[in-house]
Amino acid sequence: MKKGAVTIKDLALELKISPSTVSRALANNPLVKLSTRKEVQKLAKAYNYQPNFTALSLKHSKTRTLGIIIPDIVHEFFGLVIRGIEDFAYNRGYNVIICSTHEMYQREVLVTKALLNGRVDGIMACISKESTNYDHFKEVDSRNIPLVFFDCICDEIESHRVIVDDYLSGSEAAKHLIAKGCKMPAFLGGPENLSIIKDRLAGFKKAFEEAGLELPSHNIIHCDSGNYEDGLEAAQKFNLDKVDGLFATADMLAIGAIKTFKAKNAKIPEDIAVIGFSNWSVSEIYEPALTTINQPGYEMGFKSAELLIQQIEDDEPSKFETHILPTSLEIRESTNVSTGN
Amino acid sequence: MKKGAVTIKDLALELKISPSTVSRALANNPLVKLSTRKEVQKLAKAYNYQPNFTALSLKHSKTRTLGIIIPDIVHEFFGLVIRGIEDFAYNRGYNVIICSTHEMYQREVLVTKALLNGRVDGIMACISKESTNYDHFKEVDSRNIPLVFFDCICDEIESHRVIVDDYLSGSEAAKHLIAKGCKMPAFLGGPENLSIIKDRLAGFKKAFEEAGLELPSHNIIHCDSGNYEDGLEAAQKFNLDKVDGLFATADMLAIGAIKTFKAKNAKIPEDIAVIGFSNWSVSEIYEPALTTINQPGYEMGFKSAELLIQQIEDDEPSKFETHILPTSLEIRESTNVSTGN
DNA sequence: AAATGAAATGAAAACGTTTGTAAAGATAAC
DNA sequence: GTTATCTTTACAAACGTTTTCATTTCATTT
Repeated sequence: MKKGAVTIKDLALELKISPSTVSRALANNPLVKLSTRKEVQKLAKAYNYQPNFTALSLKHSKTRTLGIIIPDIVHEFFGLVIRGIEDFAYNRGYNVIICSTHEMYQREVLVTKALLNGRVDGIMACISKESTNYDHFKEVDSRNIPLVFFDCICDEIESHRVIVDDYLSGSEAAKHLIAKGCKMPAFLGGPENLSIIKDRLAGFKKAFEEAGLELPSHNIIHCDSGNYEDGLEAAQKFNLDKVDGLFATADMLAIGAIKTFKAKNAKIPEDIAVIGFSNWSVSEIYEPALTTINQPGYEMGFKSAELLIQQIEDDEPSKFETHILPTSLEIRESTNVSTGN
Repeated sequence: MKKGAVTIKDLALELKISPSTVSRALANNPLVKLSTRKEVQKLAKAYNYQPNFTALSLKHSKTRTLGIIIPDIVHEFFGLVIRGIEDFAYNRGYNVIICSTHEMYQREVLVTKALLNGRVDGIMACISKESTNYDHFKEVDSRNIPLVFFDCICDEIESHRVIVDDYLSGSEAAKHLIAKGCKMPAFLGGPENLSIIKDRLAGFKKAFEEAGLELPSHNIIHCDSGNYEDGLEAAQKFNLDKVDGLFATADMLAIGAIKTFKAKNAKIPEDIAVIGFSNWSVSEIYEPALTTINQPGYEMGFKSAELLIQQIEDDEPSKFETHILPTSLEIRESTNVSTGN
């Protein structure tokens, strides 16, 4: 903040009128004489007067700022979420402050507490992989700061939630593999404790059961983070004679696995069909192009912002809503047994 | 901001002492009696008192917040920059507010002006592809708001700058291709008006000239944005009989081009060696793995934050510094004629 | 010419802090 | 028992706004 920035007082002094009149004139309040209004506005323009943001925030006890807590910023999905949030928020005159936790519980606690000092009007959060204790979010809640969870939610706290149907998505992945003739399914997932991973696995498993097929436990592998290296490594553990279809809960995980499979001379999709999750841009580019579940990041951010701002601006406490966004299967070469070009 | 958040006044009222004493007690000021201090601190803890951020900002005319203006948030390089900025800034007690311009001039003007109201202590910016008029940044400058440019800088404004040596990088790319036996170089670049693209081209061209080889103008192609689709399309325009080495100014551009080359039955790297720029994670994953110029995004953000905070906190106007970060060539399969595995 | 009412402006408090200065209380010295 | 000194606390102003309430100004009416 520049020391010498022109204030209402400066304008008042120069025009020899009171600050209150200047304030009103700038708001174009008809209480002040038209000629005075014009004069004030002219001078304000000449000096390029900008109302001081901090003073306004203090006066109104509103910062028109939203806090976003996300595990990682270098991440296509979260990038899309942020874009969605920004688009909605800016339209409603809100700014956004982003705090990344680097998937670390400690950092999550830190940034959450840092947002409790009145600098934001509300918070959107996706909990990190490490988090199992939610006291810091309960603190937010107990201070009546509006809070919306998206993607990885905290179910110990009543709040708006924006998620996808992970169970259904897992099930869809299974059905697609079954349709492609898969008899020996396998599952490669991120951290076992994460509810989104649990749900995807449950849906996947159930759909196979319903088709009279089994997902044997030796074909279920979890890994720590879900990146490319994890995929490369974890895929080593599968017995390729016992696998003809794989569902990985992240695109990079899927691609890592494919790389390993290829190195072992398995043909994709002929020997093993592979489905990823998220529909990152790399899915389209990789060879074979990856079949994947599209996860609507932009829409998720957009909707989260909408629910949060609604909660901020509504006076009566709104009934909490769990908004489920649809996923969609993007069929590409990695499962398209017939047409792989 | 929660209406009922506990304030210094509340504590003062409850303890029947004045707010000033409470304030000093919380600061552990020895002017106030030890027993009073203890008492105040105890109550503050009990009520989980948090000093109001906005009030502090107003009082001190400092927000301890930095503004970041970037073209895009769903972008690996910018993600890394932000991570670097955050890491440095948080350590120094600063928060960060991110504004993306979506590579649109109009939006850049908008967010820049929105940061002029005293909500940030300084601004870091990477100008968008569309920008050719810099009045909005001059406005920032004229208000004495500290301003640091990174990557895509504005040379009409005196300020700290953090960049890579694009000219040298282009030259390195050329030298590598020459070493690999390239005789018919080609260049595929982003927008022609961007200085970073101009410099990369100039360095690339010059190195070939110095080696007695020519970069013919029909082997220089520019495209609008530099994404995968651009690469796919633009690569169609090359006469493959006249090209045996390509330098693309973005990894996605390079990969798009490779895809097109492959579709035309050119072998990479045997027929055409390809170098990208940025070293995005996809470079490592794609097949063939892409040789590329590593662009230190994290370091760029880190250094920018350092220079900005220094400028904010230093009283005497510092001499402006142009910090040039080293790039490095990551050699992978796409140019590695002998060992492509 | 005085009274009235409407129009225009100003003074002051408030948002939650910090901080310079003044006042009160306690202790010591005379 | 008064004054001086030191410790402890309170008051008030300030940061830049908005807004309630009070006051001034001025034209109109009688």
